[in-house]
Amino acid sequence: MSDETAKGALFTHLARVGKALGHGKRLELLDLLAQGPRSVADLAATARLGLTTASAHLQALKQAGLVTTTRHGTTIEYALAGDDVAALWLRLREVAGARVADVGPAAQAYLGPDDTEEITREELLRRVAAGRAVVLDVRPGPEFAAGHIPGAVSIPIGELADRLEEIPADQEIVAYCRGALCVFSHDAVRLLAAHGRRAVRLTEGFLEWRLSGRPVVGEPGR
Amino acid sequence: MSDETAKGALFTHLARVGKALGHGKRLELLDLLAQGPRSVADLAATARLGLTTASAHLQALKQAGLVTTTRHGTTIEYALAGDDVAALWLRLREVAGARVADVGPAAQAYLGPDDTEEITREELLRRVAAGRAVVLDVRPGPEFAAGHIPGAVSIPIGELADRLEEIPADQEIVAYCRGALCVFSHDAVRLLAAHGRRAVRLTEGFLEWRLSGRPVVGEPGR
DNA sequence: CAGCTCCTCCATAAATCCATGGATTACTGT
DNA sequence: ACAGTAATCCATGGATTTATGGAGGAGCTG
Repeated sequence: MSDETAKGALFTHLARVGKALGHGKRLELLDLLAQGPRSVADLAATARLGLTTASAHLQALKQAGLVTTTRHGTTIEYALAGDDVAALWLRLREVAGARVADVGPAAQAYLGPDDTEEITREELLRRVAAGRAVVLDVRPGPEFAAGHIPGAVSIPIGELADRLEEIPADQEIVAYCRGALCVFSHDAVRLLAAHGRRAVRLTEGFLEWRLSGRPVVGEPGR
Repeated sequence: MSDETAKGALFTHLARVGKALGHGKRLELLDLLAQGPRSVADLAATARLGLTTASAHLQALKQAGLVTTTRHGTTIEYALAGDDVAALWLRLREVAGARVADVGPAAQAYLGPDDTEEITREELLRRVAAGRAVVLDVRPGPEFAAGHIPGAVSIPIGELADRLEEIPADQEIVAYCRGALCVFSHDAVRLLAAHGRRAVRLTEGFLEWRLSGRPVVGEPGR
């Protein structure tokens, strides 16, 4: 048939999304945006990118429809286009973790040795309901403000060493951060353990919590 | 290169999967492989690719862990690495359809006008149970053999015009093919309607049927 | 309007990807 | 061993992508 071009065009358009997912830095940006909207300069600094480079990558993501932009005065905020995009990113991570041999070792090299205990979301709820655990959010403040687990205490990982006394000493600590590939909760649990506190990690992190339909509080709008 | 941070290395490895999804022809190959294993020459011919080009694309998919190879004598069969890969491909299609503006029109241009009625999987089961519908698989024979909906009749789209009398005249026909982006069932319903038969399409196709956990018969192994 | 901030656009050079054709490897059958 | 089939490997030219500076546009503030 002569409609071979139509099929090619269709799949080429679909590949635009794949192409957008085809660069590590763009995945980092996507992972950050999954926590909430951010400005270009903020994203560039956090992902350690030049401003123009970050802008170009963000445009690529926007071109693929994965993110949207909103102007707030002079700054432009990028945000994930929807939870379907976050779900796609999670699924890609899952497949890569299961299928790409190098991902496991690379994750371990980044997150550190597998020496911290982790508990499920159900177990977290159970322990909190029993009054024997406090939930600790170690992400940066703005991300906590954009949305967090109900009842969680916010102490960004960088301030944790100086604010240990804010956490009740008779409680066990369940720390969490952005997601499965976020190093903060690993570092937090190690730091807490080094100070003699009983601490465990929540499996994965806030993104997976939210996408699994658990309750969330905060102001995702801005 | 040596100053690449551990985080950068991790995300670069993850991006290998994205990169593999970043070319229309590779997505076509993935979509074909979602129906069952195939040889390189077969895939090249079906996707209208040169043999070496097809081989290169398949190697890219293999490098990303999305497909596996098995040697059968002198031929090498490529197969999807697992259902998680199929689910990733479905999710990408979903996001692209919802977020990329050009996908809708391109799909319509390829699949034809939206003039054929479609029914859900539940409705198909209902009508078959009531004995008033026959399920028609219009994919190529080998794909039917690799797995199909229980009770379905196999008449490849190319042979349908010559084999109309094989379908009971007093039954309504529910046609299906590979998936949401497969043109066969659209063509089949139009052809059947032109011959005065009452025919509808199954929403999406066999891939989605299988991934949704519905029963399947066939020999997926080979 | 002038100055400032935030971001995009443009030009460029290096790197990577893509399609293609000829050579090579792996295996089968005689 | 030899011919034949299936697929990969390799080299090449052309297209695309990426990082990076400098210029430019949009919008706030005084």
